[in-house]
Amino acid sequence: MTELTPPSRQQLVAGAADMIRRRGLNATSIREIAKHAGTPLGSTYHYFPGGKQQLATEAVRFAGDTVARMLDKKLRAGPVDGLRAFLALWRDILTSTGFQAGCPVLAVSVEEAADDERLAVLAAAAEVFSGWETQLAESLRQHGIEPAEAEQLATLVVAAAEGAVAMCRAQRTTRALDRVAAQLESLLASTVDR
Amino acid sequence: MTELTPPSRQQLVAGAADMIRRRGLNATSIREIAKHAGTPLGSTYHYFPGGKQQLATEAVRFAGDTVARMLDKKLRAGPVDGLRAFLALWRDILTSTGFQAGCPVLAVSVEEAADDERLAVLAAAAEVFSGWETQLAESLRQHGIEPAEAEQLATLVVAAAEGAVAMCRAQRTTRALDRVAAQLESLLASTVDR
DNA sequence: GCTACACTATGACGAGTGTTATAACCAAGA
DNA sequence: TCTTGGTTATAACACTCGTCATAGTGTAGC
Repeated sequence: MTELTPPSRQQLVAGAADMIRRRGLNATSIREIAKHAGTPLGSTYHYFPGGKQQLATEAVRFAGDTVARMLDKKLRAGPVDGLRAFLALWRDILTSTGFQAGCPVLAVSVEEAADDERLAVLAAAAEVFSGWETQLAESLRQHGIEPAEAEQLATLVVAAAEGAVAMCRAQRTTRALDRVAAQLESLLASTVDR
Repeated sequence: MTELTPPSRQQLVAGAADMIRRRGLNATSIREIAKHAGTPLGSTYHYFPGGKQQLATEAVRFAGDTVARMLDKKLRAGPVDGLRAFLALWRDILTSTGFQAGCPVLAVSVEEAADDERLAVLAAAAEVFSGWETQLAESLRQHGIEPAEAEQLATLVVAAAEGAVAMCRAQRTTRALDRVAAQLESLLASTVDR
């Protein structure tokens, strides 16, 4: 049972993630996602019977998994290398898009929720954040940091990175991210047992 | 020249800030802002001829100034007290609204921009972030921290707080904010010359 | 051949959006 | 008293939104 996914479906999810990280969830319409992916509007509801909520949820998970895979690879060289790659990833997204794109997970976390079922998107965002935190914390633990301290540091890294990305978009500079990088790197380097 | 502001105007700005921090900018309609403030829709365009963009810009500045005033007061007792008050403020907003409200400045920083003039809102958000950073950095400098280090620490505090607020909203826990608070407090305490 | 089914095409639905125009109100000043 | 100008009331504009229904297409298996 090879459950092969049609390319149109993947393009819809990837395109949705890209548009959400640029304009936010509410400003991203299904029509534009479909047009951007080259698929007809009707196909959207064929692949995603759950409508916009399902598409957004999968987009958040897709973006989260992409980052998680990169993190997993880079963390094998140690937590400081993982941190550097994590921050460099966001820096590249900012600069290569002229500060027009940020993090889709952050975007959906800040917009409307609680109304009814759009809470599924929020839940996916929560899982993505927790996943990144867990990856970083485990790497820190493997390098001699106590579990409680490792969890705190991991959360600090994710929070500071996400906040800095938003600040950079508003300020149209990578200054915030660069300052955060300097502080986090020295903080981790001074704690990790090499 | 007392330039007295009618109460309806203030209520519109404050209401807009409250709705933006809950649902984001795009999900906040002018009609709902007016209804929420008890003023007719027509008045909105009388007080804010620049339309939604002007109202949103003033809402961002209003929220920014409110926080800045509190920060200024608390920082007089030292940077660590300022940090504690800053984080406690966000924590209270999260818990008292059941994780439905966050930071309006962060919200507008993450949503659509660049299209044309909505860039004014982004500019206001950038100024608010820079203002908070400057306040914290100056307090740190006054307590014996080198200017470059103080700037980095101040940016780290703002970025980590903003990111943590978003994470808490998604995860429906104050865990992220509490972990960030523990780390930032010990980091500042270990650097500040008391 | 022909049936079955994944997919596309098209169009409509009700609702909500930002914005503008225009007429009515109603306080204070001459 | 009349007039002015800040404020409200009401309605309409052109548009986009998410969603659904329905008819049409293709191609793979029998």
